[in-house]
Amino acid sequence: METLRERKKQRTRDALTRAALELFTSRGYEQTTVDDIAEAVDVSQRTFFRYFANKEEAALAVEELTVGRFIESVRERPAHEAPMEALRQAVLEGWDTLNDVVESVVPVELYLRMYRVIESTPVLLAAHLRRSAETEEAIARVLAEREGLDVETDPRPRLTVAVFSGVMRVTERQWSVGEDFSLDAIRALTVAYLEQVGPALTGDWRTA
Amino acid sequence: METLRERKKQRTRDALTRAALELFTSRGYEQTTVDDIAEAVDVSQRTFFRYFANKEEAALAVEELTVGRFIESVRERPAHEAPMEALRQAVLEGWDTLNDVVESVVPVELYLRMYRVIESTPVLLAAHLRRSAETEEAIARVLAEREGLDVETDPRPRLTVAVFSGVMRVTERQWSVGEDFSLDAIRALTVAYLEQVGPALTGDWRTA
DNA sequence: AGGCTAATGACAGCCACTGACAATTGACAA
DNA sequence: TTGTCAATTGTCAGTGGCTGTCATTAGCCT
Repeated sequence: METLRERKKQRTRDALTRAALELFTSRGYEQTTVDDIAEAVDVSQRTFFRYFANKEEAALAVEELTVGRFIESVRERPAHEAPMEALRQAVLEGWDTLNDVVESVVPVELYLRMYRVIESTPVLLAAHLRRSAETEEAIARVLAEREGLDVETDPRPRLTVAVFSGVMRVTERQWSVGEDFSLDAIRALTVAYLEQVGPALTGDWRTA
Repeated sequence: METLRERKKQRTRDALTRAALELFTSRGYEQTTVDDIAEAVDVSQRTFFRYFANKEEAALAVEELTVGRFIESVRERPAHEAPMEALRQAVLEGWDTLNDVVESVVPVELYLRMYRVIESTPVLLAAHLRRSAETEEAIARVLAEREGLDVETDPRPRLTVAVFSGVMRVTERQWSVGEDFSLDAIRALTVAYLEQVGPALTGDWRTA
């Protein structure tokens, strides 16, 4: 972020992101055109597409930040933690530090509202899920490295991440449709649901 | 399928599906325009969009059939099977009966090739994942009903399905990038990966 | 046979996205 | 400081996905 040029670019990008989220959350994703966003920031439509490959990317830009942090977070977990435990700690840490990561670009509250829009807009949800799949792959590689395994031959890293991500998806969804839209709420859900996985898998739900 | 009208409609739809898969698998999804598909079947573009809400839907039309069968399959599993076991059996049954379900519309081989295209085309993968999410929800409800639970209050149905689907995703992916493109191959992978879930979760990968 | 309704085709138009080129503006050395 | 170079932006034209509308066609049913 040295030169004036770079700072200017960053400002434009942030402004576009903010304008996009503002419009998406107030008016809806489909009801917002790229021209609307560009106009709000007073740049040409073409410029928007120089910053974002497509409309979705603007919608998911903030999330991208948090995902990046999450991957780093897993990589930095102490080596003695078992894979699942490392993932769990990294996510919880993620919720705790969300504020710092996000607030530099948009108000956290706006980001949280955007989450709801993503969950309820089919094309955004689709894009979100695909990115999650990419994240899973990245995490699987990190786990494999931690444990000294080859991700191509040993399925356990990918399986573990897939299971973990499955649980997180359910958590996100539940949170997004719930009343309590706070970070505390999602933190609590995360802990609760991860604890339930074991019991849920062991089958006999009627006696438990 | 009584009247001529209905039969004609079905034939048009199947023809569109077949033409779409043919073009997608040979030329690529992005390189195929809706006009190309419509022209191949000799109908107007407008008619294409009367049969499919969008281009993706044509690409995923065959899969839709198999998913529908799968959900039914779970519903019909004997009540004494534990949730995970019921899911497992339903999937395996799905692979076994794939031929009958698919062949009425397109050659199975074409469908299997299409699978590869889906996995390697970002926007198709995204659409596929979103539909999978919908399927998960449907399955969760079936499980909840089987076990006499309320899907809104008890997280276990959704969690179980999420875990199961996570494993199936890894399976599909692995299969789609592998050499052996047969149904036997994916069947074997399914069994192997499901067996690995338990061990993968229990943590200590270094001594196992 | 003839009226009714569903299915189709033909436009026209919106919006997401891209390539190409010209104009502007910051970077940096002379 | 200024001149040159490179990066950023705007404009314009075009493609392709998708939708609404309305006239036309074609199966249905008495």
